[in-house]
Amino acid sequence: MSERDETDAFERAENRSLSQMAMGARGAPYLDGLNPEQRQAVETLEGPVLMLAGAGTGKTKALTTRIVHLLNTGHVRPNQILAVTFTNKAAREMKLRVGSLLGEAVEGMPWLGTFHSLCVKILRRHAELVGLKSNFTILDTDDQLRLLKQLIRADNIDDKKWPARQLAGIIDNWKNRAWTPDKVPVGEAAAYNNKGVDFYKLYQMRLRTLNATDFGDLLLHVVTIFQTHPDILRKYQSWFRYILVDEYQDTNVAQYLWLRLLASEHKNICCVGDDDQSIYGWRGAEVGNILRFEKDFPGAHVVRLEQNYRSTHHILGAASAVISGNKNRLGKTLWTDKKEGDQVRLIGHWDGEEEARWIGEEIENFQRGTRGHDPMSLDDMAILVRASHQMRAFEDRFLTIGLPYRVIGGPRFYERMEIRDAMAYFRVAISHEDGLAFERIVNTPKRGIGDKAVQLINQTAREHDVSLLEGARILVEAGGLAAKARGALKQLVEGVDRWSAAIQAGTQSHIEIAEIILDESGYTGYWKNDKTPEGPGRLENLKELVKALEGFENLQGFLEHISLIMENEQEENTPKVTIMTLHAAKGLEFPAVFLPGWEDGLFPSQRSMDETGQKGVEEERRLAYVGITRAEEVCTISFATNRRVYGQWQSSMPSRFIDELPIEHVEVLTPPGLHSPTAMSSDMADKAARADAYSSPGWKRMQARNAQYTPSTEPKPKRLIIDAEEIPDFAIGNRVAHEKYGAGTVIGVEAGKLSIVFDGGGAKKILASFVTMQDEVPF
DNA sequence: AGTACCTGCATTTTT
DNA sequence: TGCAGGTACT
Repeated sequence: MSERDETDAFERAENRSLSQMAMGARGAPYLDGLNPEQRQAVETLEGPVLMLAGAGTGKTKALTTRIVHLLNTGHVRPNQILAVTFTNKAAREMKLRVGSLLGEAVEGMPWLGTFHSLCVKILRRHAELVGLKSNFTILDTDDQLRLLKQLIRADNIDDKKWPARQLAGIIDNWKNRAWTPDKVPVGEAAAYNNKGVDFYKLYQMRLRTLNATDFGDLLLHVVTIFQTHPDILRKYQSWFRYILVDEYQDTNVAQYLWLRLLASEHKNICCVGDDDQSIYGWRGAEVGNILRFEKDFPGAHVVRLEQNYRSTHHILGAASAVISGNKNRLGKTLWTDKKEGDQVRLIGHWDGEEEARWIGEEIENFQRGTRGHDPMSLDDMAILVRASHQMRAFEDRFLTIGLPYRVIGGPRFYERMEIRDAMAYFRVAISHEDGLAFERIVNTPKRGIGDKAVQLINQTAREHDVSLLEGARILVEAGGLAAKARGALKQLVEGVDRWSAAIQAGTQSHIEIAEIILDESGYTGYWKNDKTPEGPGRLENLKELVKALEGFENLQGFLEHISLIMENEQEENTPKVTIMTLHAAKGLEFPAVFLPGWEDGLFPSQRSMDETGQKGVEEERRLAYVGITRAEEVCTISFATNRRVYGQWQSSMPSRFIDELPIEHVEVLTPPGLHSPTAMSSDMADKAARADAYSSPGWKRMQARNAQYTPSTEPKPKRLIIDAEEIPDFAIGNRVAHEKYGAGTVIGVEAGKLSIVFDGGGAKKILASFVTMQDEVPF
């Protein structure tokens, strides 16, 4: 501890409350490792606190220490703290760190979890208030979509023209804003061909009949209960004496209301977040929540964590400069006492494949330690892309050079077909109302119950106003259906009865019951007989599923777990480069980070800009900020002039965010083959070999489209010149030559970029460094 | 029921 | 380009 810190600590001690002093007497070694701001965030226990934690400033440390401090000072018991995160991963980590800080086994914190898991817990206790039974099932996105599709088709609407996905998006959006069907504002009436609200109502009714909720409902139902039952709200308000919220900038309106309702009495709420890392606006997150905190909670203590422990000076400088381009920020000035380190490296490439090849080589260089750094493990390096289709180029390249990689963000365990099938069996056994699950398994494995039979079951169920399972039972007893289908259905219904009875009886373990269900239903047998290459893997997954049951009390607990949790990660021992999206990278850090594809249209994404304009650009800029701040030692940004998108070649300008990188923090690297004459010629030979790709019809169309494109007249800010080499001054009318497109005439000039009409047809905007001046027309 | 062909489409994603 | 979803045929 420095002398100044000691003085600070001494001065603080004089202002301490009695309880704090008593605590001090007992000692609080966990406070020692905190900087003054973190310490303030930890020690300001009463009243609203906003902890503005910049990237890499130790917010998890502060948050977990705060919990420990609450417990250690005797302010509260572990089960009276409400600590909310967005992901299960974050919740797990927090639990782990609180435990290790306490150093002793303390009873777990039952109310530390995700918004969704906490809401499930609350909702199970009061389900009847929103027309559900407490054993309700939670539908995932797929079930939700199938249900909506049914409703749409039942209404004779062309689901091609009006896709279920769109409706699902609209409804999700409304739920994110805490709008129940009766509260959807009139301004939204036009949604989904004027039928959005009607379908929303219908959908909610269907969910109730199915005794089911979707993810949005979990929040919305609890908010509704809190709003309509003050007595219940009061109980929770007084029970949760202290509230902590992680990633507050990601909260949507429903989550915000939920928190505000719970905190409105004692206002002991501590929200942690970073407005600069708000990147989920497109799924309902409201940056406004964090920007408004001080208004929502007057007298709030705002603590800024600005000392960054992650990145070197240049990386931080570059990130700060980029994010400063956003308006509407609370504003933070990150600093570090780390060494200067490497500048952010910037490099332009001819096309996406070359970019991938170069990054592959760089990774090998870092691995060998030939880049002025100690040798790095592949685990220390990551490639962060804007959109997942960018990953392909890297996978292709890494496969050919045999570089081990891992892609984060593939399909989740519980999204796999066999897992969902198995879970549907469990769901039917637990909740007979779960018609979606029943429909899923009724002919899985194939038992000769086709579309016709399912229709008949549906019809019967509707006539008698009962669940599908009961409808099936009636149909069987009435002797409907072809004999074969009837027999199979009878067997299934009896099976379900038997399984539920076994669950009720409780004489067998839920694991045994699960095995019985999968066995008697013929589901495991079905995969055993499967001859496709996936068969064995699916059986393996089913085994894993059953094994996973061991960690749970009963099947219902397990179902809840699996529907709320992604069970994705399996630790592997061989070091691998990580490839993932920028979104998935939030919260992570790597010694070396590659940020490819910084081209306007790709990043910032055209779609984002088209749909939300300036707001969209700002969110993209925050994404850029998140990307740069993932890097500890080396950050390499790159772009490609040409890229194949959906099979079409497309050329684009470097990202506008590149212009925003301050020159003093950037080192511009030279693309291979652009300077040395020998390399140049071999590179050109390579290009020539691939030139036929450019004579495709798609390419011609692309050129034609580009010809119609009018360049923006908006003045561009200072542009970083990519190539330090002397670039001749081009003027309109100049004749130029380009490696690939051949000869052309300059028709427009703006900061480093030229609009050129090529003799071979087509016009393009091209970086001046990629063309050479022709003194004379060569032919 | 299984397949072969066609069409349309294509950010970011947790729960 | 490559996929998912649907249709039409065997």
